[in-house]
Amino acid sequence: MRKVTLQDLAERLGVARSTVSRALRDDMQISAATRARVRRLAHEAGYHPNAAARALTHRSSGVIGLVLPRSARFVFANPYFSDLLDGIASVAEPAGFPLLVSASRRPDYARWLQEGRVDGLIALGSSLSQVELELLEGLAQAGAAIVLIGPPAQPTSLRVVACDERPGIERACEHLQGAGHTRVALVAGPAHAPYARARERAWQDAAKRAHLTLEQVIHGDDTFDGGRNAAKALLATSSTASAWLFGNDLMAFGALRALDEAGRTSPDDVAIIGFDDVMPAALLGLSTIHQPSHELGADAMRSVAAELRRTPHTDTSHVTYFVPRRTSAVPPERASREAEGGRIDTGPIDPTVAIPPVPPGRTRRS
Amino acid sequence: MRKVTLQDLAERLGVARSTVSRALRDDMQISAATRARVRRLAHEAGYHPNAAARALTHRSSGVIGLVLPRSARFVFANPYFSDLLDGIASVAEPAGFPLLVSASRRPDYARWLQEGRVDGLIALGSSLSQVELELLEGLAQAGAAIVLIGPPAQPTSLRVVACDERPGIERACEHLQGAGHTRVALVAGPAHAPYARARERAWQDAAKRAHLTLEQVIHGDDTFDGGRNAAKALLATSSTASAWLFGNDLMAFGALRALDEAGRTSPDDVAIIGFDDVMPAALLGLSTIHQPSHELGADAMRSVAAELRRTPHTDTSHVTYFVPRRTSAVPPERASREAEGGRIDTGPIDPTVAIPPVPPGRTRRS
DNA sequence: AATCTTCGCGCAACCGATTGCGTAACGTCC
DNA sequence: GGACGTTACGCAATCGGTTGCGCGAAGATT
Repeated sequence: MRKVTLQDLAERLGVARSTVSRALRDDMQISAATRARVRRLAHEAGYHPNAAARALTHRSSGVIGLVLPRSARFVFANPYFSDLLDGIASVAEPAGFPLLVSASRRPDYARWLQEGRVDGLIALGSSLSQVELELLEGLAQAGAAIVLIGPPAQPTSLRVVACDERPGIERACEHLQGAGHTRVALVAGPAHAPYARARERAWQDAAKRAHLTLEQVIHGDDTFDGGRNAAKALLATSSTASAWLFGNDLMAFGALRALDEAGRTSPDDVAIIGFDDVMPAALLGLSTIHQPSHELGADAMRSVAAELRRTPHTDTSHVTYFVPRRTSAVPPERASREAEGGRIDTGPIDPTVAIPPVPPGRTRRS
Repeated sequence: MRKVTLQDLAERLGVARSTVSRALRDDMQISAATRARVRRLAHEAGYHPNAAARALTHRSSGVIGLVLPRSARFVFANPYFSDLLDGIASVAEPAGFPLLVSASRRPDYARWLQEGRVDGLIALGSSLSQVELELLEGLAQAGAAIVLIGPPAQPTSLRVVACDERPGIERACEHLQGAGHTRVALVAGPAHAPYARARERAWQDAAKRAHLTLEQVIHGDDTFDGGRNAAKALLATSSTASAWLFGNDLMAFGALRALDEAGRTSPDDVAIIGFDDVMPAALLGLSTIHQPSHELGADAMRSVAAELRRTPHTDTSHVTYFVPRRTSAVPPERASREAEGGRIDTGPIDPTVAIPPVPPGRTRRS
């Protein structure tokens, strides 16, 4: 594809390259007349400055890298990421920053920075291994603009855009208390994942503050089946908890399935509260905790942009909020059902199906 | 960030820039000894070739642009896109093609090509307006490697990676017929959208081939509420159709809601089949048609890569397949319920597991 | 021993845009 | 009319890599 260059324009106008360059970039050292001539020709010839050449002289590409963990398939299964990405794009686009995305396990982003392909990076803190984190810290010290979304496993010198999970979790627990619940169970995320531990602690603290007795804690693996198995276990042990709290929505979905399979429903038999507010949550009526993912993404991008143009940037704080839906509503039928003598099928579930041999997830070395 | 350049290496070794360059790129005009020396220094000095400089001389960036319609939020709500992106990335990454993504309504991608920021483009055919399509065709003729996923509204000279929707739709209709259905209704997408028309026709043809009487066709707007309203209309007109077919899953979800609100359920009262197999479909047990999105994405990326390196590339054909789930299962209770006059809680079988989908293999026209 | 090949490497010209500096043309003021 | 300032533009170096060409030296050929 033969592209129009400054040289071409210069020759056709009988002026120097530099003149054309300056005319196009509003340099006031150029007379209004020539500027107009240059602009007209540039426009009709379809001139577009070559990005590589610009990057070469400016020593920067104007591109921001986006580091997603694992495969895109995994990432986008969770709308949290979609909103995040949307928030990032909503700031990046008007600001003129193209986004280079890496959905690989290999740290391509390091090469991208070293090759000058990108000027900055947005990464998800919770998905970084320690070596990756240190790699990024090194690159940041070398001058790259790097921002993390969500805290990494270790404390870091990198800028982090995060969100306080506690408010949403506290509202949820208060809500349960108000609805008359007293005993709850928690299905937390993987015990070895720092972000999951933090969330688990938040649930525990909030439950205590709302005078809810946390009867049992199960560690799931953040998957649908993990939640399903956890729910089966809860049913099998005939837990007395009237509400189940989850580390994420996906596990809550699994629990809903398990309930359905056992002939139970939420909120009639047990209240359920998830975390993330992924898209199906609304469809299934799952009560959950919502993160302002869009804002988080936008803020991260603003932060990177500010760092690149050496503009001051003040962090804004973000909080979660509780989204009450059907699964935490006080079941209106409960009273009447108990009065009538209700359904009979409260008997034990077939143990071969109901009791998983081993708790799901890598519960190695409890 | 002061970066190591060829010049730096050359000076420290007392050789010319060109020598270093050739040594690093396996030019056999360089003795094994110097090559080794150069390589060692390059490695320990942490040399990384500057992407912009390379792009400048090569007149190509080695980057592929990914054009997503509307906002990322919208796009990734549909796992179809996630899988697509995953498929693209799965080919792009090993091939060394970074991806520049555009999730904007504005055709930034045109500038990207003109500025030499990207060498090729992958776009979603169905989301392109006519002017955008023509713009892309012009750019392709100017030498850009452009591939569309899914057919655009108008016939085009661009390369298109598409998928035959009919097989999946035909299997679905056969499935309904086998389950004893004879009268069906169709809630199609917008009448003005070409892709929706094509899908509508496919449903009609398949229904006829399966000897299903297509009793009614409603045009929805591809939204949840659109499907809900369509279902209300069907209920209100006391349609005799025992199965409802939908242009997409979202509308089918709306219909499920409408049924629920009317005190009906699927498949007990009516069978429901969607299209797309978006993520909540599995959770809600919605029978639907699945596209091999991962393969489509991978194929599109392969095609772009082949075009860039002027390698021959043969298109492979892709087909949809039917995913039977609960909403199209013959209600097991129906007979017994009618016989005993009451509900027997046999617990719903998970049809996703119980009825394996048609193997998604290359069922290329036997 | 003289000539012809290779081989190994340096020189310099690119790629396309930016920018410091120099300078011709013009007008101004004494 | 000469010194001076301003305006408008050209020259050339630069960013970092790539590549055609040339040249000296070593080895092969006769």
